[in-house]
Amino acid sequence: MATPDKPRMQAGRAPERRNEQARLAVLHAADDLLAELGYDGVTIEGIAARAGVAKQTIYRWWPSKVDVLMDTLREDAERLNVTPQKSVRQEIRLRLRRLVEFLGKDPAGLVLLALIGQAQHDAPTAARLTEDFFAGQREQDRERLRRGIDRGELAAELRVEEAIDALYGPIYFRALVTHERMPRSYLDRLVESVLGTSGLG
Amino acid sequence: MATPDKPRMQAGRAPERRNEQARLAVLHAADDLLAELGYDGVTIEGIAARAGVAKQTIYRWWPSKVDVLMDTLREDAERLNVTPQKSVRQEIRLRLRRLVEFLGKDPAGLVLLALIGQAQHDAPTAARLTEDFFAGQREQDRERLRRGIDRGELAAELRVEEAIDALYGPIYFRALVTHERMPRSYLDRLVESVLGTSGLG
Amino acid sequence: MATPDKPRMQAGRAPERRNEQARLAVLHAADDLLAELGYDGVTIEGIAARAGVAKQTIYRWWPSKVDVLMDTLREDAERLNVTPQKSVRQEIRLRLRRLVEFLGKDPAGLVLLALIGQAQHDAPTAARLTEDFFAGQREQDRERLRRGIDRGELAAELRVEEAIDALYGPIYFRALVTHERMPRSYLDRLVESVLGTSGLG
Amino acid sequence: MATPDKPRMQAGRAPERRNEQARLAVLHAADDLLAELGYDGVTIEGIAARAGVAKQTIYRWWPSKVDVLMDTLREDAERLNVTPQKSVRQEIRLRLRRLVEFLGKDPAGLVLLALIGQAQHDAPTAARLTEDFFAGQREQDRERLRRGIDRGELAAELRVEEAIDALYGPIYFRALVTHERMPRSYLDRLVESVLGTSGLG
DNA sequence: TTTTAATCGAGACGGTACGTCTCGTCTTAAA
DNA sequence: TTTAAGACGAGACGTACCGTCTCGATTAAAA
Repeated sequence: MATPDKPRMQAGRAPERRNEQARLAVLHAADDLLAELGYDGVTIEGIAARAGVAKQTIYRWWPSKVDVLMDTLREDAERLNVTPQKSVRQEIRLRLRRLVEFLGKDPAGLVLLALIGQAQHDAPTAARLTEDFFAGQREQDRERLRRGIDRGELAAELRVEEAIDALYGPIYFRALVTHERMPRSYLDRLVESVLGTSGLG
Repeated sequence: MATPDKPRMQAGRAPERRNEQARLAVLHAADDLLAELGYDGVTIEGIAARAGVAKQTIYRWWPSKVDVLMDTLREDAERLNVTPQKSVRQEIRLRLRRLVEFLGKDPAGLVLLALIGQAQHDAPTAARLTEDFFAGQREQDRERLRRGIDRGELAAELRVEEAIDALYGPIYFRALVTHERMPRSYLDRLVESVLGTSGLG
Repeated sequence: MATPDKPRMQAGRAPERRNEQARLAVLHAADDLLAELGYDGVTIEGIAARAGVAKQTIYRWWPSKVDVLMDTLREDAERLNVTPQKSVRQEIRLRLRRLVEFLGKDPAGLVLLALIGQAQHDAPTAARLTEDFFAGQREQDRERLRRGIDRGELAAELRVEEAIDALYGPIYFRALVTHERMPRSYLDRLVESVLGTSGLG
Repeated sequence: MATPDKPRMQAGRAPERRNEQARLAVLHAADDLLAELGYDGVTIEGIAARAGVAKQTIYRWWPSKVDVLMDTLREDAERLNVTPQKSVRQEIRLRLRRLVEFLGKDPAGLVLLALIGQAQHDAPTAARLTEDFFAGQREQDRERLRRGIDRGELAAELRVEEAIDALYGPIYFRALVTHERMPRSYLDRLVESVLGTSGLG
């Protein structure tokens, strides 16, 4: 017997009569303001004005401007994902290159840096950022490294957590602290020194 | 050779009739507020109220709250300095331990993290922080590593800049991003893996 | 002779498929809110919530909260009407007593005072209130006084309009300005002084 | 020898470093907005914008817009005062003429009507208005009538309170309820009928 | 010792943005 | 078509701080 296919009505959920157009306008306005005016230039009033939206509409769906930015990050972070490559080492190299580009060029990278910045001021933001972004990222990397060990591409003694810190640490250090670019050759040496040299590449 | 007994009369400088008591009260108030209320809870009005000082007194000597915090950092950062040890490797190990403690326990470490956070929002702060804090720190480390190479304690092929990034990267990554403590054994392995193993320890 | 039982089908009016239950719920909710929270506490949102009715339902039938209150007044103002008495003077005395009670005790009197208040802020409300309430009231009084003159109960020289002002003026003055009660003896003296003493009483 | 007349320092009072220019700008802006846009068009934001003043400056000195209007009324109400005349009857006539003009033409009269209107919505406003305005006015009238009785210009049996109501009632009734002008001849008849005819005029 | 000038606590000022509230309109789904 | 529900653009509310300003009082150098 076919279930009544009525839209909504799944599991007591509210119908969510949300205006998608307004949602996108808010995310783009926030993004634009961050790029143009910097983090302190992103205000709820400013977003509302630029998006042609009422302040209340923003407060209805996002508790704070951090949450707006978190949403834009979520939408843009897919760019960091990597499809399977010939070798794990290559996958990791590609992934880190994507990250370096993201942090260095992409406007969305600005959002990530700004959120990491805000996380230093505000514990809930730190928690949200870990949950919504870093936890997922790290799990992917963990899985990838384990796969490499299982396949014999990486040394069995490799400490996975510390290897991840050793790979990401310098990248974020440069992005957050020294504000220097990381050239590709540097990045390649980094991967090599952490995962060991290999004939496979 | 008569010393100029006048209180600080060097090179056309104004007499600087500054109230040291007020200066310290401001720095402490800022520190306290940061610890109690977080970065956004540090306001000029709040500092003034807690320090029992007029707002104008703060604005007279510090252009912004970032500058107040930068001053507290300057006073506290001496703790990171390390006196010469038997080996360079040991000096570095000690130094990194100090940093990990500073970032993890010391209220002054909170100030550093907050300033790095603010630096993500605000380019001038980033520049100030590099100039006033990180440049000096890094120069010390650079010198230390070069000394190690000269003495033959470290490998001649060591890339100094990349080694510094490899040492500090994971520490700041944990402090800023994953918010995990770094145990001493982990730190020791880190130093070892970057500077190479050695009979000297 | 069966009366057409259809809900209000007078003179070419639209069928008015209006929910009488909702209508009454709105009027009562408005009344209650006025009594409990005062005029500014009467909001369309509040009425809708208390009446268990959608805002749109209110806006569909009443352009503004003033119109809602005007409707409650219309329903309650019948209490002010007076059936013919032995003498005009007695009729008027009764009428004024009713008004004093209405303004002093009756919740509906609150509505009238609130609307007079709003009329000071808002010319259309003033016009509506005159048309829908005061014009009719005054016409009744005008007619009554003229009847008294015709019957010889009142002096022929009595200026009708000024007599009405002289009777109502002090009552509304006390209700609106001094916020004092008007005792019955005072009221009786007032009638006497305006309409003259008379053996008829 | 006279005491050194230093300004300030009298009886522990604060210096009241209030900006008179801002104060006047606020009062005028409120007055203008009331005349142009009506009571609901008078907003703190609007006053601030038109007066070129910060909202906080208004909130610092006036708890609400009612208090702003009360201040403008206080300043303008002096126009209602009457210097001694040949007879009490004449004084009263003059006073009532002033009031009728005030209510009918003067922008400040608008303020009074608006405040009486608001007093219907809001008990504290009613109390404030009585205290700050009507109590003083009525006391003057009370005193004047008593003086008339003492001098033998008015009948000894005159009930002072009721006479005042009888004089002011119709004037406010017309201003607040019927919104009709009161011609001078009508006003003269009113005074005559309440205070009695007299050879003196 | 007197004068002069900078600093101090205090706090008013013109502003900006906050987060909340209510308005009156519009949209959706059910009855 | 009307209903209840509630999202939407709009805009005022009252608050918190911003950075600037003026005010007298205090303090320490220079005259």
